[in-house]
Amino acid sequence: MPELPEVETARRRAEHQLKGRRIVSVRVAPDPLVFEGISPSRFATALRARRVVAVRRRGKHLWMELDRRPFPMFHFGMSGAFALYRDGDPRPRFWKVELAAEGGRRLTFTDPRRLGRVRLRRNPEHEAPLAKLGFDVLDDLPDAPALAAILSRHGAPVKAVLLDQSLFAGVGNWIADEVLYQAGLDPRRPASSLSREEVGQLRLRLRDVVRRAVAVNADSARFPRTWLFHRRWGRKEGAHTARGEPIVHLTVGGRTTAWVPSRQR
DNA sequence: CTCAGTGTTCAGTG
DNA sequence: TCACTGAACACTGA
Repeated sequence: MPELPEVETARRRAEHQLKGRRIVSVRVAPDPLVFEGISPSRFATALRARRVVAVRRRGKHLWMELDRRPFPMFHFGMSGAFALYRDGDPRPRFWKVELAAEGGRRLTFTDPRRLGRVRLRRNPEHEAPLAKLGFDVLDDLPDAPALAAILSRHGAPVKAVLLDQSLFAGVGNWIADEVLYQAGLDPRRPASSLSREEVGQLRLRLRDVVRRAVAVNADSARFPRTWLFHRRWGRKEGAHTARGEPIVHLTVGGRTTAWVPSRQR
């Protein structure tokens, strides 16, 4: 689930649940894969009795600003999520971290596939993995000329470039496909081959898709009905858009890609 | 039973 | 070194 809109929604909900409150207890699952470079117990010690000042996001990374460093960071990978609930409710399956805060509020990081990561950083924005992240596509999207300059430097397929987190932080597989579909661009086109007009269109569609998805809290049932999103996975054979245009699946940038040849050139 | 997946990293290639 | 590709990682559900 987790591309920028899902992560931003998780950020807002986590902030609503915990902002201004003190963490009274921390439980950690013994998972050396998900806890990167720290022991779960050290992580728990860093959070216990701290107050949550804010929950922040850049690209697909989240972190909690506390009243003392270091700060906990979360990346959802393919299957990570936050679960919010109250004292006494059952702890969800696949939990990795459970925080209990003042007021009976709980937040748990879950991750069945274990490709997510939990980290501890003193200065999240100035250390790996955030330090090498590109612009956030919701908060810091460059203007059209700057975007054109960036794209002109890359000969890889435009879809692969959109997925590059050191450039377009927050874009994932479905956003890339949706934006290229709406912009009318073949995902295999070298990024450097786009005209000024095409870059402008790409930028507008990217901004719109991300904003709208965030505006409905990443609830895909509320995405506009015209979006490719709703049709990209329904039966691969014979899939088509609402207008009856065939959807073709291919691999671009190492990822399964949904492409409508009659609309994307 | 096999395979693909809303992601990232790293080894290998040219 | 750089730009880029493809496999690996781990697990669930179709």
